[in-house]
Amino acid sequence: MSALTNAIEILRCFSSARPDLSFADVMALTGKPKSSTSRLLRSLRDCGLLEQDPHTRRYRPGLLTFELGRLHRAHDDLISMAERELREVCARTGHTGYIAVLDGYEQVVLRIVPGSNPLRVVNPPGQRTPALATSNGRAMLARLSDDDIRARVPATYPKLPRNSPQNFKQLITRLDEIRRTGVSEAADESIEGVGSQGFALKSGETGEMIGIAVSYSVQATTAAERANVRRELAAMAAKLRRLTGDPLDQDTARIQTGTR
Amino acid sequence: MSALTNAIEILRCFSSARPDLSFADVMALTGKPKSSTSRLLRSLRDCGLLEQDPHTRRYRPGLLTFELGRLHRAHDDLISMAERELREVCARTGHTGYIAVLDGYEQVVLRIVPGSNPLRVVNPPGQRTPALATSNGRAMLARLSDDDIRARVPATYPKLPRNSPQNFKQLITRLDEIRRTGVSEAADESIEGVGSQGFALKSGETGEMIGIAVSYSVQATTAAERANVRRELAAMAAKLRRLTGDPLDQDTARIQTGTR
DNA sequence: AAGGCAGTTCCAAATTTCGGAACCTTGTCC
DNA sequence: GGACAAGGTTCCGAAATTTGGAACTGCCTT
Repeated sequence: MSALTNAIEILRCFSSARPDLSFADVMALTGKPKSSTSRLLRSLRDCGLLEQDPHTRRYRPGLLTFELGRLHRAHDDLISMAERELREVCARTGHTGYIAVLDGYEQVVLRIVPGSNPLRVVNPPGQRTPALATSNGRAMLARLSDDDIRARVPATYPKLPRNSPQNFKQLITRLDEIRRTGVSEAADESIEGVGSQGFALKSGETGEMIGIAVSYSVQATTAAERANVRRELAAMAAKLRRLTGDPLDQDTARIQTGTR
Repeated sequence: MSALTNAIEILRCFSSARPDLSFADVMALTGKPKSSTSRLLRSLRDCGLLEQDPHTRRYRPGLLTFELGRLHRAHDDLISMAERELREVCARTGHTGYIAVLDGYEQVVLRIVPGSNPLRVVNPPGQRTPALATSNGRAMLARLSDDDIRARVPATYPKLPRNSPQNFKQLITRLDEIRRTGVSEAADESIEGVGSQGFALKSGETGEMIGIAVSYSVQATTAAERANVRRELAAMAAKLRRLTGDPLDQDTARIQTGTR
């Protein structure tokens, strides 16, 4: 195991649920002996990847991660183009918009567009959630082959909220529905009372894929309003697919005929 | 040289001026042989610290840095308190506010508060600049001992804009002035036509230090307006020093008597 | 005074990394 | 179609680093 692997193992212990860790936390989470933890933590601190609160002595991501994080896809065409369109939809509908990328079977929020409707933002940028339990996450998964999906989902299927697919078969059924209808919807999954609709966008040039969703309160919206969101999203998807040269049709054909 | 050191050396090559790098760029910037660069770049990509544009093959900071960078903001206390106060001052004066931290002889922008006056924001969060050439950067340096400052400034004094201190002696003279008057001012340094005033804030509890500045167009402000900014900043500094238990007086005494 | 936390330091053994050279794959130019 | 460059990958023995157990330090709380 290389020094870098060990370092990453420590860095991956941090999350929004655990934004800072004590020496003992890191030891417990990595299962490494004290001396190794000590050395590694010191290296990470010295190089700026971690910093240490001088008062509580706890460790947290450092200045270097802040700097690099600001650089991440700072001028990514696909994302900024999608963000621009999403802003307009959110301004018209008043709902909250999200842009996320897929990482394994999880997604990470990249951008958020707060709506005018009062709905607490619970998923700030950087937030990591199972893609299986969100509308845009499933929309992204739906564009992968079943084999690829199987490779991403952990051997023991994760415990998800009530309304999310509870096993691999249910997931595939749900993804097939998205592939057929082109619509991905979620309600009362990750967060009680919150629903969303989303789609996946893939650049024809770079092949990178992002998931775009609009999120709203289930109680505070009518079926007509949700249908309006569906129309808005369909129009936005069509426009963005044209602009980015999304190879959707070829993809769908390949998946349906089982090629590749 | 450890694997981690090498990895960091690569990560530090990225900046807002160079948000993505090609294989050859990295080789040139680190001076490492091809095989080492290849191995390292691959490790960094595999672990998520870097990602590679599938089209251009260039490398850029990865998803992991984005996630960790968002977490870094968790260490709020001192910064959020300062940001709240700065927002009020900027709202009243219409100028742009900055909060930065010191790292070696450079500073990194953490927060920016855009003012109502039209002044293009050229220093977004994450921006790294020599602290020697900014008002809040010098204010932070002024709170260190001369020995500490000497250790931070590179052996060959960096080339700075015309109005910044041009050598170590000029720098110390300027810092002594800040120590005496408690006021740090800059004009026409990093950016032509832009001036700023700033101060340094140090938490009595944790000892962490940040630099706070208000920035304006030199041409578009009168001497009276700049005096007003000075008053606003002095009031803000006094309030924040009280709130955070800034040990300014003791520090100054220690430096002046040469203790520690 | 004892005990826990958070480290640090030591050391020989085990594992990684290092860099030069040869090889491979794509895309571009002539 | 062939040459060339960019951007890598793979190989290998020598050299450097990492590893983990154990003993030792401070500091703080009980």
